[in-house]
Amino acid sequence: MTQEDLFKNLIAHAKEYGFIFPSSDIYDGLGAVYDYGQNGVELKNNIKKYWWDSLVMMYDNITGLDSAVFMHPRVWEASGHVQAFNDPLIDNKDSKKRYRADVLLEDYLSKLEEKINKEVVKGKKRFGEAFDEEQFRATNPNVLREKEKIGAVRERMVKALNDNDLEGLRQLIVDCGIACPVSGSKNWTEVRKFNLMFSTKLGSTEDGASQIYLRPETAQGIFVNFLNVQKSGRMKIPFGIAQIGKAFRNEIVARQFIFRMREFEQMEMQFFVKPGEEMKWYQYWKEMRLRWHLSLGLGENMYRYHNHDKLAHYATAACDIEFQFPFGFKELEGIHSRTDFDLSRHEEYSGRKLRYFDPETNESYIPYVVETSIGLDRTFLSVLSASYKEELLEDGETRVVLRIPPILAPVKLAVFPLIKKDGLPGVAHDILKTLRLDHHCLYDEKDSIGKRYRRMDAIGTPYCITVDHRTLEDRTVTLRDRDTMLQERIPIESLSGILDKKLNSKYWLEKLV
RNA sequence: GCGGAAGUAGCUCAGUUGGUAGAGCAUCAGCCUUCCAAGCUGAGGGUCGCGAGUUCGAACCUCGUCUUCCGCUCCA
Repeated sequence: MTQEDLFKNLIAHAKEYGFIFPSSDIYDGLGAVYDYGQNGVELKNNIKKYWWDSLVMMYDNITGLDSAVFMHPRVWEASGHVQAFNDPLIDNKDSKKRYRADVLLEDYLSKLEEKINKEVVKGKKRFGEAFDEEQFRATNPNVLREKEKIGAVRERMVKALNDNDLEGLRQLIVDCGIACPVSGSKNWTEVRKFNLMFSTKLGSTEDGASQIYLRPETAQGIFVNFLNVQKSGRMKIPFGIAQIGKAFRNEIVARQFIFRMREFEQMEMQFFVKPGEEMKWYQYWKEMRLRWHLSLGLGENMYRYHNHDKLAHYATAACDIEFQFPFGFKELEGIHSRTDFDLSRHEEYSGRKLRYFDPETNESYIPYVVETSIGLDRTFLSVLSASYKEELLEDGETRVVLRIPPILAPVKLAVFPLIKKDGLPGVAHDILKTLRLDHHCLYDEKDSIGKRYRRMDAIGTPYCITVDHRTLEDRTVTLRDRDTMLQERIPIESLSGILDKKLNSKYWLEKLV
């Protein structure tokens, strides 16, 4: 079976067993929006809790936050999203490829730069040791001609971008004779803008309302609360603020199931450090975050780092932790050294000082930030896709099993009476009554015992407890393991202790600091 | 947003040259059952994606429309 088929089966399985439904299913769905079903919400909550606990609970100097989706419009000017999320896009009609108009122009400009460099190299060859590069650049007519061209194009480009002059951008592309790298044709569409931020109106009357955005990332909620948390929590640098929350992006193309959605959830931790120490902490979190992923036990070969060569203008270092999804290695989490870019910008735009006073050195400074930002829905998909197995058993039968890490499994335990008479259901209910205080349990008495085991395999329930006739004699039950399908006989009284060891996340968390 | 394929029960699909809707699985109820999805009986469930047109009559023919899936940008 191909990876593609397997992925299709996984999507069907996710729907059939209540993990993920298309949004507004009875209205034929809504593009790239999904709902989490009865098992999906449990798995998602468990992932959140495991992430949260591994940071907020395990570190003295990491604390939580839950900021609102709506924020002051100026936040997005300061963060650069208003500018950056207004990309002018243009399509080539022949190749059907879409480009950012400004990127096309930048590429064109760097080609011109290359021409100049070639001239310089030529000059070097010609003049040998007597070559004065500076003078050559200032006097050579070929160089000057290209320089002038670059200057003129750049000036027009900047003006068009600033004036929001889309037709001017298109005209510039035409005038420069830029051709599509794929089709080689100059057959361009209009330039259009796609603002990736969703906007809405705050205020109930049309005229008095102001335009606000649904946040495109959760990080800014942390930055604008930096001082609130630091002061009220008496936090000392270095310290971190963790947050889980929804973010929204009006993606042009959103596909690959829940990998890229228009409404998605992020788990972010912004770690504030002393300037100069950012690389140390960047390395630390890079390593610790991978360790967190590995602790789930989905397989070491499923993860890899991807270091960014091209850095955003504010970043000094950036890498991704990628996961091997059914459609290839893709980003799961990003770790970025963001310098003081965000806090400085908010100082500038808000007019408030966002400084930390260091009591040891009596200095005040804007902290640097190391960010870890993980996609919750992507983590969900990583767990689901790595867990999904279609197995061929020894007896020739097949079973579909979700080998979800037990601490993340939506249902931890199922309790079955072997048959639904002779008082077995009553005993099963008694066991259920105690165990459900600690774990999410299910009870089932319908159909044959084998069928019930398979139903639990299909939603990834790690353990099943079965009450049989022997239970009535010696108060023991069988504990069946999802992965090995083996059973042990256990006294009812020992169940709680044994299951706690297998299912309590504290045994995983202690390995993570 | 553009190009290609498909829409019939919860799922997988039948449905003859146009004649008023079917199977298996699943679900539910009852019976039977001593441990790995397959026993028996019965029940519920479909405006055939939606809207027009042709026709005495459309799941089937024609047109439109919507949705989903596959290829092209971005990135958590």
